[in-house]
Amino acid sequence: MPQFLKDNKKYYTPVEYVFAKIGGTYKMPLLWRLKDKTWRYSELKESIAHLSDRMLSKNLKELLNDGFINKEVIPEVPVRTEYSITEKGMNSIPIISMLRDYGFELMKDDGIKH
Amino acid sequence: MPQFLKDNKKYYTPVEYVFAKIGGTYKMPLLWRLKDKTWRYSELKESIAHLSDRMLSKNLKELLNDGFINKEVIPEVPVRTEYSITEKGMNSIPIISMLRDYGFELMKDDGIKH
DNA sequence: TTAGTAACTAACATAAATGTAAGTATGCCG
DNA sequence: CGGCATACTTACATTTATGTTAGTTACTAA
Repeated sequence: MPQFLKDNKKYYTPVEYVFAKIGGTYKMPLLWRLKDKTWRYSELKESIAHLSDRMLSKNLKELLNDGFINKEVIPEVPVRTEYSITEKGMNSIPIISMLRDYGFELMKDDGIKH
Repeated sequence: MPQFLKDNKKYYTPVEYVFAKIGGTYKMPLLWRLKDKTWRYSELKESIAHLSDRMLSKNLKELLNDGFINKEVIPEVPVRTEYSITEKGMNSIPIISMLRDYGFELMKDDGIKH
């Protein structure tokens, strides 16, 4: 097992590292939306059910710090903020896409319609 | 967004469904080990760092109930239990493999050696 | 000067996942 | 009968993730 340190946190597998970066309830849904176009903060918020300001801004900040997305503040009145995906962020899209396809497969096995 | 129910739990995306089945700290490491050969309970326990009996038997039970693995109890003295992967379990291996590769890629970007 | 809007931030509360420690079942062997 | 070994299970504690509510900032328009 790999086992390595980053920012004082111990990781045991590369998969664990992936989830440290794009895991949790909202990061993949956010990246998935951003793959095609730029979104404003308020649009993302309306778009994802049950997503609070706290989680949205926390997740956007982390994705930004980790280089998966860009942020542009447009000084209009009131202010507008636009989020877009980076090249690094785009590299996560095939992974999310595969997880989606596999999810649909598991759902089908379990008799879940969508 | 899909949004569906299974066993009284609400899901919003197929990806979420994947993690309900093979997410958490230990399920992918377990499936990854079982892909090549049969393992006994005690071997799995020794093999994964910091894995407690509680988490090991809980995760094995869930993987078993969800059809990802098989269990065979061999009535020797003392008892021996062998876990193996099912065909359904094998279908998760390409996903885990892709996540591993992507993890190595992210680690490389961040200057982590393994 | 007050009010309104977008995009946050902080404090506190709850829920979910995992950890720890001890105990149980089965069966044989001495 | 007592003890040992494997494979668990149970009760409880702690940690981590997420939810809720109420601010805050910056700017302009009324």
